[in-house]
Amino acid sequence: MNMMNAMSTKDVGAATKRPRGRPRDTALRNRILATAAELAAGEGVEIGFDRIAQAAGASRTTLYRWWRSPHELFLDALLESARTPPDPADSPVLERIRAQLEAAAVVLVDRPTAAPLRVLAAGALTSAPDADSFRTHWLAPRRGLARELIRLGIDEGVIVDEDPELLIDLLFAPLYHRAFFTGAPIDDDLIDALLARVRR
Amino acid sequence: MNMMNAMSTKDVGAATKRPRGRPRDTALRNRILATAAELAAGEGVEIGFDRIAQAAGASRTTLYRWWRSPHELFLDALLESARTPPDPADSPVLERIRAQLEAAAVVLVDRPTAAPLRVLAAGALTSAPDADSFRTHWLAPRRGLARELIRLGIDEGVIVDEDPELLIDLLFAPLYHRAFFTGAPIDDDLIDALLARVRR
Amino acid sequence: MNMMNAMSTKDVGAATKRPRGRPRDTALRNRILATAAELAAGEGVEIGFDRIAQAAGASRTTLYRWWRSPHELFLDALLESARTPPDPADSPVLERIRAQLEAAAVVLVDRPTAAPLRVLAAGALTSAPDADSFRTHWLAPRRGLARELIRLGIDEGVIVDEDPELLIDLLFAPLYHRAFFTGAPIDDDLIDALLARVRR
Amino acid sequence: MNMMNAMSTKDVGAATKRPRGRPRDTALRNRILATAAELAAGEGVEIGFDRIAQAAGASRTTLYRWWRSPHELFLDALLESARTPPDPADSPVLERIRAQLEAAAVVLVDRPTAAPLRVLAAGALTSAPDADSFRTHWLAPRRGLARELIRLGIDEGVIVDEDPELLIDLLFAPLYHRAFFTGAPIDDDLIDALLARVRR
DNA sequence: TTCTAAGCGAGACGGTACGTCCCGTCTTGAC
DNA sequence: GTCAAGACGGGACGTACCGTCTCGCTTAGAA
Repeated sequence: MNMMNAMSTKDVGAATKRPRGRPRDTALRNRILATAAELAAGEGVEIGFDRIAQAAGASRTTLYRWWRSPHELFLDALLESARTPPDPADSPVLERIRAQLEAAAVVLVDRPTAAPLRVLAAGALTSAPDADSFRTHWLAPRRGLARELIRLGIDEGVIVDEDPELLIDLLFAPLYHRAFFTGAPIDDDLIDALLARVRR
Repeated sequence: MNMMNAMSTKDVGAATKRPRGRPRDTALRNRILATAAELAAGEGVEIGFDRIAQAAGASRTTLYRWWRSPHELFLDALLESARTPPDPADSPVLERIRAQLEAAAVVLVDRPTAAPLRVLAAGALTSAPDADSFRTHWLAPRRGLARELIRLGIDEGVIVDEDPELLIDLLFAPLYHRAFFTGAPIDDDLIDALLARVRR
Repeated sequence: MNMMNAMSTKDVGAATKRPRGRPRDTALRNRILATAAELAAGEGVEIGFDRIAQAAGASRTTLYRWWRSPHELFLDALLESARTPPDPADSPVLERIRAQLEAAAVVLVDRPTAAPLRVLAAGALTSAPDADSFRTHWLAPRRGLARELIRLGIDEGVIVDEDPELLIDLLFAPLYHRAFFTGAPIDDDLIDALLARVRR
Repeated sequence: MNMMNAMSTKDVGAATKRPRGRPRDTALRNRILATAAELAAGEGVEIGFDRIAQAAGASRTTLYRWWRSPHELFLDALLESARTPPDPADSPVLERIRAQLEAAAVVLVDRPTAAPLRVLAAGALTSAPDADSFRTHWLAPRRGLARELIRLGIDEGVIVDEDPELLIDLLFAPLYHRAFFTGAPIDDDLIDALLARVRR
């Protein structure tokens, strides 16, 4: 669903003939995604297509054409903003993990990503399909990367030899918990303390 | 709000004169709370007063009389079911903390509490007032108790001397994260591993 | 229904033993009737037992005990206020008819009667049972008296010999029409003009 | 409010470009108006948007889109059905007045108009704004026409030289009174008798 | 005095309608 | 083929009354 939309005009090769009708307004699409994130940041109220459309100066019909639900739209908005973090492949493993943690902290705190993420998490808490989608498109890729790094660290002997899933939770769960529920600050001290729990 | 409702007949002394009008139907109240929890367990759809009332065989009006929002109702239902965990005051501190963790695990997993808790958490993620309420009525008391135990453990030298807030997050955040998002199992091994991170 | 309530304490003879329980609060009854009329004069909104009870400082239960519907209550209020007009039996017939017309004008215009009357008329327009009740308890007695006088006048030769029902309508309908719908003034000139149409 | 709705497609000239969105469903509009009149004829109960919508197979929302209150809707329904009576402009004045009276009689008695008219009159009796609306949109135009004819008749010397307002009431009030309250028949004899009162 | 019947206020409860808001679908015109 | 405008059915929301009910308190005559 997302892949289809992400790329729309430019394709591989030169052949790509423009389809027949009026071309899609990409500026509009970006405006919609940004507006949705902005709206979600405004907290509180339930956010539906209606409100987003109006705030983005678009027509409700257009939203329905491209996304089947606000959930999908927010997922698009989130993935758009949360560009994959730079992984310094040459650095020591622990540094690479720290980079992951810091990237997660940014995503959890910064405006354009924090808000859609909260909306998606809320959905995941009360709707089974949304929970699946949240796990598949958001959690799984990030946990996958972390798992690789942790396995690497275990092999190198710099990380304690325990269940990687447990270690991932130890590292990331406190970040989510603070961002989502307690509101406590997420800073370097915290990340240091977390890393200390997995270091051998 | 909750305290008012929790106690109904017996009060201090013999004084408590019944108020003038028709007395409140406590059986109905309990049925409503139970039904709400049951409904929330049915997952998925948004739950409103309408649905709860119908399922409980009550009138929507009655719900509005006693709770101002589904959030309040679910908070009541949760606090009703999640009776304060037995704290074995004579045991070693680490055992008492373990008891807290196990109690939390039960609440997070068992039917009558897990469902309302998820609903409340979802609300906290998208509504500032609900977030406040969730923190005040749910998180704060439990973190408070944990904080006391941790301080005790630090004094006794059985727990590492670090910021208690950090230790609380280390212990509890993974439980919430698994219950709320990943769906991974919450068992004794997990609790052992968590405790190991705070033990001196 | 009304007769039962109108007289409550005094009865025929001295025998009338007071019934067993607490006696009815007549001051309250009067206050309710007056308040209802006053409320109806406040125009506009639909008037129900709830509003009347609150305005009269009575309990809704009490209203339900004595009247089955606002319609009955307003009928009581109207009949209470619209004491039977003085009929100068010794005067010429036309003078007696004029007295009836003037009495009707007063009832249609003066506060404590006009408002309940409008409410009852409105009910009569949209509810068959209320229409019956309105005809039986309000219109019929007054038309009956007018009919007698008109027959007398016809016999005496001072009134045109036409269908009394027609003559009654000719005399009274314009009063009702002005009071109820056009809002045009009802004065002696009008009554003179009306009487002129039936005088021989 | 009515004029806007009455005309829909054809306007002056050929210009009238259709507005942008989906066009209004005029068949639905007519069905709603007819159903409302039909329902009102079923007498009795209070009629709200809910009932009308359900009976007409429309959505309540749609009714609220086009009318602000049942009063407005009934006014529309009445004015739609009560097409302006044919005025035989070449006939003698008294004949033209008789035509008006007969038209009024039809409106007051015939199904599709009598019922909405009663509802409107009931509203006028208990609500000041509804009374205004009733006078402005229903009574005023009809009385205006009658006033012209009467003035003409006075000039021609065929009608008594009295206040036209009085004469209008004399002619029409009995019709309304019988239709609304007494239920007595409205026939040619009645109209003859009424006309006799204004003829010179 | 005590008992008993009735009046009265307070307030819970189920129910219905209201007016509003949003959703998802549709039908049209313009680009 | 994309987009805006907007009608339409449907459903939930929060409120306001309605009519019934269960209470406790009061007022009185009767036992």
